[in-house]
Amino acid sequence: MAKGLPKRSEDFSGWYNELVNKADLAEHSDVRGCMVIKPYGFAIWENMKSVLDAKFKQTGHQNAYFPLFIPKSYLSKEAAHVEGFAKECAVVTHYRLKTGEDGKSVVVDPEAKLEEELIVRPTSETIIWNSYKKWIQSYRDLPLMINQWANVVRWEMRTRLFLRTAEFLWQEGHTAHATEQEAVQEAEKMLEVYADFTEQYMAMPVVKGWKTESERFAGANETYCIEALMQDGKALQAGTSHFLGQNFAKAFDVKFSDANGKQEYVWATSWGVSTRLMGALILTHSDDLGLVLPPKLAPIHVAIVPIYKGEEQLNNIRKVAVKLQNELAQHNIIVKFDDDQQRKPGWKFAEYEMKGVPVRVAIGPRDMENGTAEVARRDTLQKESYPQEGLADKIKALLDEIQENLLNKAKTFQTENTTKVDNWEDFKNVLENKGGFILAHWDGTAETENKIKEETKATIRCIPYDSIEEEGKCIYTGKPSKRRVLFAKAY
RNA sequence: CGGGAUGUGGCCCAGUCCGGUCAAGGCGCCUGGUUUGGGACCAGGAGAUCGCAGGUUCGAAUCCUGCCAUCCCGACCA
Repeated sequence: MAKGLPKRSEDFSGWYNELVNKADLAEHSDVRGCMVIKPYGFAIWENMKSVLDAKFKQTGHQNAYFPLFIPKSYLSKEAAHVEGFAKECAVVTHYRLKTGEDGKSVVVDPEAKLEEELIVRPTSETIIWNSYKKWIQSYRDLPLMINQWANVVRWEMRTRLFLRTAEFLWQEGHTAHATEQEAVQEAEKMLEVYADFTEQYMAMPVVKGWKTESERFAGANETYCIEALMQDGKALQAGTSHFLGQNFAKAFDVKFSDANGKQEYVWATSWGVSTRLMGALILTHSDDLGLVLPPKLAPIHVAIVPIYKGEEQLNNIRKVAVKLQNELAQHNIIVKFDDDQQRKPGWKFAEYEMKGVPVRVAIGPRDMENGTAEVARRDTLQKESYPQEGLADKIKALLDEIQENLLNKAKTFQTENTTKVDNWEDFKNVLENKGGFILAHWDGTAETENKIKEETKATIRCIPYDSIEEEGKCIYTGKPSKRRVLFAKAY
């Protein structure tokens, strides 16, 4: 049994916090709302990052880097944009410290006040578009497709490790196009990239859709999003892609000459996913014993635990383990052979379960006599003995099976926890007693959306791509509606 | 920012009401030995300005004031 990990059924958020801590993923820093991502957690993020980075490059994007600081005046050039972010900006006002009057402390030097305050980027549209103005003159400069891996700061009032931190790591793509159609296609394409990543790598199914007007990104004409359902029945926005129209082009005066020499404003997109995906990964698969990782993102795929009496037995087991390790290495399967002498096998079993290592192999004297090994899978906790001969192939297949099983399990969960609802009573009932996604009709007004939010805390997560046209009545006002939208309580 | 709770070696925490050899215990860590098929055992050892800053007092982990942080519930959250 796990030591000290609260049960999900009793204290879900306590479980989450302890898991992040005990699986060695991250911890709180001394700075409010900011986290230290520890090596094991960062290794998972690096795996996510490298897969995404490759996908961005395959779809024609290049990486670049823009400054952390944004002049205050830039932020206010796009009205809706500044409105959306103003309340959560960190501001740099001075550039120097000096020794305080007591001779020990340091104080801000009042002489060193900046002429114009700098904003620590909450997102980089403004500073990037300021550069794009210089980079784009002709239709030959388009499309301009750039991605940046960076940290951003949003001064949130209440934070949770990975799910909402004041500083977080992310990537932000920023593209410029000659035509509206091309920009819309780009925004849609990148959402597909995200959805493909979450399903194929994170084993996390998502609902793709459009945000309602009131949930849109500040400065966007359209926000596309992927929404995932967590184990506790709450929704998590896992990624967004925005069609920005000509809003930033106009704000930063970015025009190009088309083939006929006519001046036009360029069309824009931006899109991003963040370390919040780490939270999504944890909340989707993990259990009361600890983290459960999909093999495609796990830093360690296989942990080998030797069980032995004395050096001689250990050395014999080591030979088998190293051979297996080498065979698996040829398939890029990362193996940890844990021959730590201080820890007993039971401790190691629990440890690798806590850390979500997909496959554990135990080899002891009994196995050495029989030429077998005990293989345990993290997802189902099943244990089975296999011959050492051909074990590498067995494990390789098992890892694929685990990846697939995790996705299927999550899909089943999502399906079972997506409820169609046709009236207000049922809506409140399902929300209260079952949770999850709710598909219901809505009259399309921000007013109704807001009232539902106030009364139930549920928000419209998105208007799903795949919701079919049908005649219906808004569950709140009874007014006619053409399609169902996706409601849920959200993180 | 409002309501509630908490803050004591790396971690979990006793002690705070009623000020005076109280800084206790468990986990972890270090050394040595015995162990190893589901979180081992014995012996020895190191480690604490009791969240921070003031104040009251002969004396403060304990009382008072302010601040900071964390957790839960709200507000907020492309």
